Amino acid sequence: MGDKKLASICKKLLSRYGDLHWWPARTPYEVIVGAVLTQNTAWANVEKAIANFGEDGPAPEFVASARMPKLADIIRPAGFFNQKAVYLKSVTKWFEGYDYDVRKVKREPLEKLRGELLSTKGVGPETADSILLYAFDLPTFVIDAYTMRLCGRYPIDAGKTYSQVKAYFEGNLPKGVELYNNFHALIVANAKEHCRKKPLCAGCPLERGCKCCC
DNA sequence: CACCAGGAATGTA
DNA sequence: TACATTCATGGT
Repeated sequence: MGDKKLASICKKLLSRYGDLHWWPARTPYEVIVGAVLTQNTAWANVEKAIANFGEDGPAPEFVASARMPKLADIIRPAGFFNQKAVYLKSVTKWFEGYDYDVRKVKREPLEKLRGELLSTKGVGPETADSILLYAFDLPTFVIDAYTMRLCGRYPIDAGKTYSQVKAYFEGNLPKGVELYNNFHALIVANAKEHCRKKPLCAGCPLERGCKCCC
């Protein structure tokens, strides 16, 4: 753990936002659905799409048996609905291999599951890691656009590709589901508050080095 | 009206 | 390996 920058940033974010213990979903399967639907899509639109599944949220049995046009129509607000309908079918097929049983999934090694998810249509590295970490509580660090942006702004040269940045984070932080879960959540929370067109500096937890508002 | 949001697949060189 | 294009709704 040669570099303590990450721990420092995490600490600052933690003092501002607290322990988030994250992912806005009620069930593991809803995490899976949300992870797919949020691909390059604003979360507010994902919420609308998820609401369209009804009071109890999306169920794997429903997605597996729904007709494609019907499924696409339900998730329409999330955008890319034709693609994502296919993606939901495929990731649900993967889950079906475990009888939609979270406990059965968790019996397998993380790397094996990650490999399976990555070979699933519509599941790339970020979606795979989001599912593993937030649906199944497995210790893999999620890298997203916000994380890359944070590295660029601080700055931290964690690498250029997904796997490089992921390796940097995992190599410079103590391994653990709780930390991985919360840190990524904090990065997202901070990004939503400070980035883009919100000129704000007073409460920026990153203090100096944050080029989004400092 | 232009830009973009918690990506991934596909095609080209 | 390194980019470019496509997919699409809804908020700012």
